[in-house]
Amino acid sequence: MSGDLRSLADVNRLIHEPSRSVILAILAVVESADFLYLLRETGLTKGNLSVHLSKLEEAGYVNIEKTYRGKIPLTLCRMTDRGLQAFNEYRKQLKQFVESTKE
Amino acid sequence: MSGDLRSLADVNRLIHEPSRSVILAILAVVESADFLYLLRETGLTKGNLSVHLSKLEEAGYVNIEKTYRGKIPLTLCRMTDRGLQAFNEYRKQLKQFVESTKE
DNA sequence: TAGACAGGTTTATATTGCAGACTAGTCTAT
DNA sequence: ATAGACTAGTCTGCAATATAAACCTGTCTA
Repeated sequence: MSGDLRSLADVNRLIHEPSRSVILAILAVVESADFLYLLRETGLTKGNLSVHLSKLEEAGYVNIEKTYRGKIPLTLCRMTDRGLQAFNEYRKQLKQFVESTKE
Repeated sequence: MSGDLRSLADVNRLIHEPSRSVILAILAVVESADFLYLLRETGLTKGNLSVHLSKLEEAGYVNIEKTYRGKIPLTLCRMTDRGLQAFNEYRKQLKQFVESTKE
Protein backbone atom coordinates (compact mmCIF):
# COMPACT_ATOMS: atom_id res chain seq x y z
CA MET A 1 0.00 0.00 0.00
CA SER A 2 2.35 2.65 1.23
CA GLY A 3 4.97 1.27 -1.13
CA ASP A 4 2.93 2.67 -3.98
CA LEU A 5 2.93 6.11 -2.49
CA ARG A 6 6.69 5.97 -2.65
CA SER A 7 6.76 4.87 -6.27
CA LEU A 8 8.31 8.21 -7.17
CA ALA A 9 10.98 8.05 -4.50
CA ASP A 10 13.53 6.29 -6.65
CA VAL A 11 12.43 7.69 -9.97
CA ASN A 12 14.99 8.14 -12.73
CA ARG A 13 16.20 11.67 -12.12
CA LEU A 14 17.57 12.05 -15.58
CA ILE A 15 14.12 11.57 -17.05
CA HIS A 16 12.22 13.24 -14.25
CA GLU A 17 13.44 16.64 -15.40
CA PRO A 18 10.50 18.13 -17.33
CA SER A 19 12.58 19.37 -20.25
CA ARG A 20 13.98 15.93 -20.80
CA SER A 21 10.80 13.98 -20.31
CA VAL A 22 9.20 16.20 -22.92
CA ILE A 23 12.08 15.52 -25.32
CA LEU A 24 11.75 11.79 -24.74
CA ALA A 25 7.98 11.94 -25.15
CA ILE A 26 8.45 13.51 -28.55
CA LEU A 27 11.15 11.11 -29.62
CA ALA A 28 8.99 8.22 -28.50
CA VAL A 29 6.40 9.00 -31.15
CA VAL A 30 8.31 10.52 -34.07
CA GLU A 31 10.98 7.90 -34.75
CA SER A 32 13.46 10.65 -35.61
CA ALA A 33 13.65 14.40 -35.13
CA ASP A 34 16.11 17.08 -36.08
CA PHE A 35 17.46 19.75 -33.78
CA LEU A 36 15.27 22.58 -35.01
CA TYR A 37 12.13 20.52 -34.78
CA LEU A 38 12.88 19.69 -31.16
CA LEU A 39 13.76 23.31 -30.55
CA ARG A 40 10.34 24.44 -31.70
CA GLU A 41 8.40 21.62 -30.06
CA THR A 42 10.04 21.94 -26.67
CA GLY A 43 10.37 25.71 -26.57
CA LEU A 44 13.85 25.36 -25.06
CA THR A 45 16.77 27.58 -25.93
CA LYS A 46 19.42 26.16 -28.24
CA GLY A 47 21.98 25.92 -25.49
CA ASN A 48 19.71 24.05 -23.15
CA LEU A 49 18.36 21.71 -25.78
CA SER A 50 21.91 20.90 -26.77
CA VAL A 51 22.91 20.13 -23.20
CA HIS A 52 19.84 18.03 -22.49
CA LEU A 53 20.38 16.02 -25.65
CA SER A 54 23.99 15.43 -24.70
CA LYS A 55 22.96 14.12 -21.31
CA LEU A 56 20.39 11.82 -22.84
CA GLU A 57 23.01 10.61 -25.29
CA GLU A 58 25.53 9.99 -22.50
CA ALA A 59 22.95 7.84 -20.77
CA GLY A 60 22.46 5.92 -23.99
CA TYR A 61 18.83 6.98 -24.23
CA VAL A 62 19.07 8.78 -27.55
CA ASN A 63 21.24 8.46 -30.58
CA ILE A 64 22.56 11.64 -32.11
CA GLU A 65 23.63 11.58 -35.69
CA LYS A 66 25.39 14.64 -37.01
CA THR A 67 25.08 14.86 -40.71
CA TYR A 68 24.40 17.45 -43.39
CA ARG A 69 21.48 18.75 -45.35
CA GLY A 70 23.55 19.90 -48.32
CA LYS A 71 26.32 21.77 -46.57
CA ILE A 72 24.22 22.85 -43.64
CA PRO A 73 24.62 20.85 -40.45
CA LEU A 74 21.76 18.56 -39.59
CA THR A 75 21.43 16.89 -36.22
CA LEU A 76 19.17 13.90 -36.13
CA CYS A 77 17.98 12.41 -32.86
CA ARG A 78 16.26 9.15 -32.26
CA MET A 79 15.47 7.16 -29.19
CA THR A 80 17.41 3.99 -28.52
CA ASP A 81 15.88 0.73 -27.32
CA ARG A 82 17.40 1.41 -23.98
CA GLY A 83 15.89 4.88 -23.95
CA LEU A 84 12.47 3.52 -24.76
CA GLN A 85 12.80 0.98 -22.02
CA ALA A 86 13.80 3.61 -19.48
CA PHE A 87 11.05 5.93 -20.64
CA ASN A 88 8.42 3.21 -20.37
CA GLU A 89 9.64 2.36 -16.92
CA TYR A 90 9.33 6.03 -16.01
CA ARG A 91 5.82 6.21 -17.40
CA LYS A 92 4.93 3.13 -15.40
CA GLN A 93 6.15 4.77 -12.21
CA LEU A 94 4.18 7.94 -12.92
CA LYS A 95 1.11 5.87 -13.61
CA GLN A 96 1.52 3.91 -10.40
CA PHE A 97 1.93 7.11 -8.47
CA VAL A 98 -1.14 8.70 -9.98
CA GLU A 99 -3.22 5.61 -9.36
CA SER A 100 -2.03 5.04 -5.82
CA THR A 101 -3.01 8.57 -4.88
CA LYS A 102 -6.54 8.36 -6.16
CA GLU A 103 -8.96 9.71 -3.63
CA MET B 1 -2.02 16.82 -29.82
CA SER B 2 1.54 17.90 -29.33
CA GLY B 3 0.35 20.13 -26.52
CA ASP B 4 -0.26 17.02 -24.47
CA LEU B 5 3.29 15.85 -24.88
CA ARG B 6 4.32 19.10 -23.30
CA SER B 7 1.95 18.74 -20.36
CA LEU B 8 4.95 18.37 -18.08
CA ALA B 9 6.74 21.43 -19.41
CA ASP B 10 5.18 23.83 -16.95
CA VAL B 11 4.71 21.43 -14.10
CA ASN B 12 4.83 22.70 -10.53
CA ARG B 13 8.51 22.37 -9.69
CA LEU B 14 7.91 22.49 -5.98
CA ILE B 15 5.83 19.35 -6.18
CA HIS B 16 7.75 17.68 -8.97
CA GLU B 17 10.62 16.96 -6.63
CA PRO B 18 10.22 13.27 -5.70
CA SER B 19 10.82 13.76 -1.98
CA ARG B 20 8.08 16.35 -1.84
CA SER B 21 5.56 14.56 -4.02
CA VAL B 22 5.94 11.54 -1.77
CA ILE B 23 5.36 13.69 1.30
CA LEU B 24 2.26 15.18 -0.27
CA ALA B 25 1.01 11.78 -1.36
CA ILE B 26 1.21 10.58 2.22
CA LEU B 27 -0.41 13.68 3.65
CA ALA B 28 -3.16 13.39 1.07
CA VAL B 29 -4.35 10.12 2.58
CA VAL B 30 -3.57 10.31 6.28
CA GLU B 31 -5.21 13.57 7.29
CA SER B 32 -2.36 14.27 9.72
CA ALA B 33 1.12 12.89 10.30
CA ASP B 34 3.86 13.58 12.80
CA PHE B 35 7.48 14.19 11.96
CA LEU B 36 8.76 10.74 12.88
CA TYR B 37 6.06 9.00 10.92
CA LEU B 38 6.98 10.98 7.84
CA LEU B 39 10.63 10.31 8.53
CA ARG B 40 10.06 6.57 8.45
CA GLU B 41 7.63 6.57 5.55
CA THR B 42 9.75 8.74 3.30
CA GLY B 43 13.16 7.41 4.25
CA LEU B 44 14.54 10.96 4.24
CA THR B 45 17.03 12.28 6.76
CA LYS B 46 15.72 14.61 9.46
CA GLY B 47 17.40 17.63 7.94
CA ASN B 48 15.99 17.05 4.51
CA LEU B 49 12.53 16.26 5.74
CA SER B 50 12.62 19.43 7.80
CA VAL B 51 13.67 21.53 4.82
CA HIS B 52 11.11 20.00 2.49
CA LEU B 53 8.34 20.51 5.01
CA SER B 54 9.38 24.12 5.45
CA LYS B 55 9.20 24.70 1.72
CA LEU B 56 5.81 23.09 1.50
CA GLU B 57 4.68 25.22 4.41
CA GLU B 58 6.03 28.39 2.79
CA ALA B 59 4.01 27.58 -0.30
CA GLY B 60 0.93 27.16 1.87
CA TYR B 61 0.59 23.51 0.92
CA VAL B 62 0.94 22.06 4.39
CA ASN B 63 0.21 23.25 7.85
CA ILE B 64 2.78 22.55 10.53
CA GLU B 65 1.67 22.54 14.11
CA LYS B 66 4.31 22.29 16.79
CA THR B 67 2.90 20.92 19.97
CA TYR B 68 3.82 18.38 22.64
CA ARG B 69 3.19 14.75 23.39
CA GLY B 70 3.60 15.00 27.11
CA LYS B 71 6.81 16.94 27.33
CA ILE B 72 8.31 15.67 24.11
CA PRO B 73 8.01 17.90 21.07
CA LEU B 74 5.51 16.74 18.50
CA THR B 75 5.30 18.16 15.02
CA LEU B 76 2.04 17.56 13.25
CA CYS B 77 1.67 18.09 9.54
CA ARG B 78 -1.47 18.22 7.54
CA MET B 79 -2.24 19.23 4.02
CA THR B 80 -4.11 22.46 3.39
CA ASP B 81 -6.93 22.90 0.91
CA ARG B 82 -4.55 24.79 -1.26
CA GLY B 83 -2.04 21.97 -1.04
CA LEU B 84 -4.64 19.42 -2.01
CA GLN B 85 -5.65 21.56 -4.94
CA ALA B 86 -2.07 21.91 -6.14
CA PHE B 87 -1.42 18.24 -5.62
CA ASN B 88 -4.50 17.24 -7.59
CA GLU B 89 -3.49 19.57 -10.38
CA TYR B 90 -0.09 17.95 -10.38
CA ARG B 91 -1.60 14.47 -10.50
CA LYS B 92 -3.73 15.59 -13.40
CA GLN B 93 -0.70 16.74 -15.32
CA LEU B 94 1.12 13.47 -14.70
CA LYS B 95 -1.93 11.57 -15.82
CA GLN B 96 -2.20 13.63 -18.98
CA PHE B 97 1.44 13.05 -19.72
CA VAL B 98 1.21 9.32 -19.18
CA GLU B 99 -1.88 9.05 -21.34
CA SER B 100 -0.59 11.23 -24.14
CA THR B 101 2.49 9.05 -24.44
CA LYS B 102 0.65 5.78 -24.74
CA GLU B 103 2.05 3.70 -27.54
C1' DT C 1 25.52 11.71 35.00
C1' DA C 2 26.28 9.66 30.62
C1' DG C 3 23.72 8.26 26.96
C1' DA C 4 20.05 8.15 23.69
C1' DC C 5 16.09 10.10 21.72
C1' DA C 6 12.70 13.86 19.63
C1' DG C 7 12.73 17.34 16.50
C1' DG C 8 14.64 20.07 14.56
C1' DT C 9 18.33 24.29 12.40
C1' DT C 10 22.53 25.50 10.20
C1' DT C 11 26.37 24.80 7.31
C1' DA C 12 28.86 23.20 3.59
C1' DT C 13 29.22 20.97 -0.69
C1' DA C 14 27.94 19.64 -5.08
C1' DT C 15 24.94 19.64 -8.80
C1' DT C 16 21.83 21.64 -11.67
C1' DG C 17 18.97 24.35 -14.82
C1' DC C 18 18.82 28.26 -17.45
C1' DA C 19 19.59 32.42 -20.23
C1' DG C 20 22.54 34.70 -22.88
C1' DA C 21 26.99 35.50 -25.10
C1' DC C 22 30.03 33.72 -28.20
C1' DT C 23 31.84 30.65 -32.16
C1' DA C 24 32.17 28.61 -36.75
C1' DG C 25 30.65 27.57 -41.02
C1' DT C 26 26.99 28.31 -44.70
C1' DC C 27 23.72 30.80 -47.41
C1' DT C 28 21.20 35.07 -49.23
C1' DA C 29 20.60 39.62 -50.75
C1' DT C 30 22.55 43.86 -51.99
C1' DA D 1 32.31 42.03 -51.18
C1' DT D 2 29.79 42.32 -47.17
C1' DA D 3 26.08 42.52 -43.84
C1' DG D 4 22.72 39.66 -42.07
C1' DA D 5 20.47 35.36 -41.00
C1' DC D 6 20.54 30.42 -40.20
C1' DT D 7 22.23 25.73 -38.03
C1' DA D 8 24.17 23.83 -34.19
C1' DG D 9 26.35 24.15 -31.03
C1' DT D 10 30.02 25.57 -26.60
C1' DC D 11 30.94 28.34 -22.69
C1' DT D 12 30.06 31.43 -18.86
C1' DG D 13 27.80 33.05 -14.96
C1' DC D 14 24.16 32.97 -11.85
C1' DA D 15 20.70 31.38 -8.93
C1' DA D 16 18.31 27.63 -7.01
C1' DT D 17 18.59 22.86 -5.36
C1' DA D 18 19.25 18.72 -2.93
C1' DT D 19 21.73 16.33 0.28
C1' DA D 20 24.54 14.84 4.16
C1' DA D 21 26.54 15.99 8.21
C1' DA D 22 27.26 18.76 12.16
C1' DC D 23 25.19 21.04 15.65
C1' DC D 24 21.57 22.26 19.12
C1' DT D 25 17.96 22.15 22.86
C1' DG D 26 15.39 19.74 25.77
C1' DT D 27 13.65 15.26 27.72
C1' DC D 28 13.84 10.68 29.42
C1' DT D 29 16.29 6.48 30.96
C1' DA D 30 19.78 3.51 33.26
